[in-house]
Amino acid sequence: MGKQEIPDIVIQRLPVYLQALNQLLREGRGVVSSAELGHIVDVSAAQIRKDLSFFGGFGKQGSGYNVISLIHNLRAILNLNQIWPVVIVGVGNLGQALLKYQGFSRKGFEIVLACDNNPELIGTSISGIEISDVRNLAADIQRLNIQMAILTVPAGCAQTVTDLLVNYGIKAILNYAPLVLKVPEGVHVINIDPVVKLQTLTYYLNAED
Amino acid sequence: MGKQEIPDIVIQRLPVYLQALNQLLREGRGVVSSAELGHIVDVSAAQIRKDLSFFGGFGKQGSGYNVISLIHNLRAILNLNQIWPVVIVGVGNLGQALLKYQGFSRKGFEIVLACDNNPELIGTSISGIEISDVRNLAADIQRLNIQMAILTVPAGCAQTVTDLLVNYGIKAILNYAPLVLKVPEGVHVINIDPVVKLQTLTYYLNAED
DNA sequence: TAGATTGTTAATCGATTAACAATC
DNA sequence: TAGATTGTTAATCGATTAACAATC
Repeated sequence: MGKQEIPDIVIQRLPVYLQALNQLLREGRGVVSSAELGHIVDVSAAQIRKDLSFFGGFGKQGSGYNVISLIHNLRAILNLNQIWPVVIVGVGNLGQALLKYQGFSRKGFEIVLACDNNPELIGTSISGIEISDVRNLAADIQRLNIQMAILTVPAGCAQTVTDLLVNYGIKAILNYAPLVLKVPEGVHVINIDPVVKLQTLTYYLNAED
Repeated sequence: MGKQEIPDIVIQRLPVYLQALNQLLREGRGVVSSAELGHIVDVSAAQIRKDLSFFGGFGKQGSGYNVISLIHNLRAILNLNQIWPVVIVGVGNLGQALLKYQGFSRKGFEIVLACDNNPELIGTSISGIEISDVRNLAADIQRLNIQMAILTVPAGCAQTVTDLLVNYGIKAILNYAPLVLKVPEGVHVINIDPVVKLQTLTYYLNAED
């Protein structure tokens, strides 16, 4: 497929480029150079050109990149030309919080399923989504054709739940639980626990404020 | 200070090591080797030893690392032996969500201030925190001695708000807004927009599910 | 003592940057 | 045409890994 050889770090930068391009589009800009785009996203011009060249030559010598056309190309590369159904697993404080967040659907990710093992929650609705029983997860994931999960369960059961998700065909997990998940090859995980990120930031601060 | 020369990527791994060590502690383990710790966090044993050696020799040849003692050392390195006051700026869907999340205080981060510019929100309380007027931000940050901010405002005003925060003395920002913030040297930003992370994951999925 | 594992150095690997011919 | 900027190659930089003496 040719995908294997592109470094993960390159892929992680593409959505950031896309962000900046969308902003340029809103400002009515037609073209942008790698130097200017690099300035916006704090990446060197050479790196942007190198990253893009993994996928093709999208620019034009002398003028730069057409904003709309590069947006289209990046969206195609990242498979963003469709609405992705997503399941939220674990409807505690954080899960409920994310269910209420409107930002996903605006960007093409639709939360179509939320589940928990708490009988008090099952059957209730949050933001128009009825919380379903985690025991129905296999059938629900298959029925709704879901490949992506947001994991917001306690650390203690995160690996067990992950094993289930992987068994049921989930291929991508956004992990809010504070641990490193074990997944087989072909399943992709991004860790996003805000506490871990804050713990990185405190290193740079002066203690005993 | 000697801090300058340690790569950011090393610092980012330390909270993950700490996570694993805390779990080992809960399981009653007294010592752990770099090989076993590496297996848990999916990092090579050599890398763990190298990372730790930036800060000192915490292990013992032949047996490995004392779990409790390494936890203490990592907590000291990361400045985690204190409660850090945090401000949440922007109390929309995501900001409210994070205000209700109990996970911060359990790990030593206390949300002591939440602010917004919406008059309908100002004065109301969420999870025991009264939403204050963003116009009082300078005084509030100084009074509460806050160095860390969680930014959950719309992208359109994120840079403006960031400039204010930096002016008021904020040194670390956990940024949920979908854009790259410009900050002066000495101010640290980690980007954590879940939509950007999902957009990275879709690259690896098969389109047209 | 024998076995195990650290801390550290040198070798390797991979990512970033600099440079420039091609060309719009 | 002259000026600007891409795409790509080679050089540089930095991070990871392998190896092993030191030593518990």
